[in-house]
Amino acid sequence: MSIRITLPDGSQREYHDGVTGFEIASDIGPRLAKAAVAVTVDSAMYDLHRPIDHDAAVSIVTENTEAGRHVIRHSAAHIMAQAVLEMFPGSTYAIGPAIQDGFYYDFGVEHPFTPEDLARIEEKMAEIVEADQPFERGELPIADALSVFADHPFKREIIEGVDSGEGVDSEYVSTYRNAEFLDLCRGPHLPSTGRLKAFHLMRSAGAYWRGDENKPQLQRIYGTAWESKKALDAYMLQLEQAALRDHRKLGNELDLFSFPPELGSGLAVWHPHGGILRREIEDYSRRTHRNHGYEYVVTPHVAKADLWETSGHLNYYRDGMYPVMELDGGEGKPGQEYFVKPMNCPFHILIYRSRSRSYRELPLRLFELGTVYRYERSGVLHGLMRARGFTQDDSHIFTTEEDLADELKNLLDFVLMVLRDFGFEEFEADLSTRPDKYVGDVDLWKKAEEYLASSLEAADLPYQLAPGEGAFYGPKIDIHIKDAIGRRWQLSTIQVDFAQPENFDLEYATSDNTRQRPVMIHRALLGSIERFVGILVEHYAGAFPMWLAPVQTTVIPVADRHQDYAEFVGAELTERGVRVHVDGADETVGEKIRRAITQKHPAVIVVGDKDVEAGTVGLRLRGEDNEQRGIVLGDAVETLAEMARPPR
RNA sequence: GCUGGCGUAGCUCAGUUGGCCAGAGCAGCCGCCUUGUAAGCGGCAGGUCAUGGGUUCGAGUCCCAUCGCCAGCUCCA
Repeated sequence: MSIRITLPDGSQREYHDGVTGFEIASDIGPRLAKAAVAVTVDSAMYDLHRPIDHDAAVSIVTENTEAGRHVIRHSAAHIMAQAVLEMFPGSTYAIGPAIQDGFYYDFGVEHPFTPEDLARIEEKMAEIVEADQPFERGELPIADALSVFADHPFKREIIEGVDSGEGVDSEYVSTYRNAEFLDLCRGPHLPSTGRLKAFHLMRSAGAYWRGDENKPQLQRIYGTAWESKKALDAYMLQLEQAALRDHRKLGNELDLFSFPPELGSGLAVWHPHGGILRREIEDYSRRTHRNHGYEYVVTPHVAKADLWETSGHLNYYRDGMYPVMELDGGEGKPGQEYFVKPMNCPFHILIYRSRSRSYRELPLRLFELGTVYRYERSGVLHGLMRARGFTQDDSHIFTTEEDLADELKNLLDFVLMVLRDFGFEEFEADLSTRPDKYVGDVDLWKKAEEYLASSLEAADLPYQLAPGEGAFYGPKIDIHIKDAIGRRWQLSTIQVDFAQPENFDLEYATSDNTRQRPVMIHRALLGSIERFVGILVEHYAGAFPMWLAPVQTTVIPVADRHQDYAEFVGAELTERGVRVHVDGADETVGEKIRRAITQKHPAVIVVGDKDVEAGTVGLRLRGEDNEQRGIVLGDAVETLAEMARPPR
């Protein structure tokens, strides 16, 4: 009896019933067979040596593909668990999936792993690889599985929770065995442990069972595994290079900002160069908002408890706020409670409500660079990316329900324009819908979700649905950008809010003089300016586009006698709005050029005898290997002034 | 917040199993050099070894606590 196998190129071949992926691969070619790690049979993944018993579309999964690496990493996780269980008697194991770039496995162990343990585990893994043990697939009835894993409560919990994706269906569980080690697993796996060619254990850390902080904390070991030593080395090199972009490191080296411990965690101070960068971003933000129909407002940093009561923040968000301040109390008289603001919206709402509003004023767009404080849990702080004090380019738009769809569409166009101006090219969106904990009417939520979805479609922005991820007061769109080394960052957020207008009883007069409730949109384009600077630093590795660079041009006199001319060149550039540093230090030209380059200044001008005489400069632009000499001063100034101009 | 790791000069780091003076490079300051495209030369100064307790004849080194940082988990209105 034979079966018909369809290959990815559409060709069909006849094989005997029970043919394996390996046999098919070998039949196609020895190199394919060598690179094969698994096989897809219709929509399922099979081990290379698992018999195929029906007509199917088959494709060979090779080791140098993401799917292939997934198999490699999953097998590496098993081998690691095997090593750990053998080396640490009495320990138990939970789950160990392949993840982006690697794998992990969670263990219940008596003592957390030390870095030395990781090195020893890695050695043990190398022995298992050396032994080249075959991975063997098996199936167990649920009841048998429960007794096989009697000593492993986490495995039992997985078995009891059918459909967990860990190789469990309603009656049987699939298992994999190599040597003495048995694990619950859906597979597929490498044919044998010897096929694991390159791996490295990265770190260990605590991780809650099932990701729930109320459940026991397990010890997780992260590792990475690749199809070859070369691929592993390339990955490690990539990690090193990413570390060189770290905004905390560059922020220090470029003297942009710091986090003095004296201030408290998560609170940054901006040094002069960082201040320029921020200022440039903020000026751009004010300018573009003004040109897009926004009105600039300013609000204070604290407000009475009543306000936060009305807005719902004290109810829904108190844990994220700095604790209460009590003022004007004493002598038995109760004080007035104040809170530092975690958001700007209630203030903007009060501006809206400061007088009666007409439909003629809508949409009313109030914009502020509003500084907020959030009491982030200490473990989540991360440089500028996650700080406790930060400034949002925040706006609240009050609109009629009829205008909402148009407003959202315009808003998306605006967002994308801004992000492109800062040098980002690739965008994706998430549409987050109603969470469990929410305020407002379900029908209104649904309507808002529809508006957001249609605005995304109108803007032609690819998006994914994030069910239940919305804010407590409304659904939202988050826009993610892709940076220079391919990482995704969430930047912009657009949130529809049907609740706050209700809470604050907002209204406007319609054309037939009835009262209507406006709809509110919260939105931030750059999000937090702090975080945005962090992302820019990492995106550009500190080499900012010229309009953002704190120092745009360094002017270097060759010798002391050229100092006056250097100052003159500097003044000409300053006159044209270029930020210039004339480096008159008592050092060699080479040293000063080196400093300008390591500080990532976009342009370096060197002036000597010939330049003084001819009214020229030597110009070296960042990224160019060789300088140009003898450029007429006026031309150089013109070129640099043009390069330094903001995008709009 | 939880688990683990780390904290020596402004920065990057050395400091053997606890044992006389805590060291280097860069940055800083003072001189010399007057320089043409990625580090010229010499000198000086700079640290109560995160902080507070403890063990010890003796602590940068060992123990405890606190603060801060790093990685991960949880969280991010």
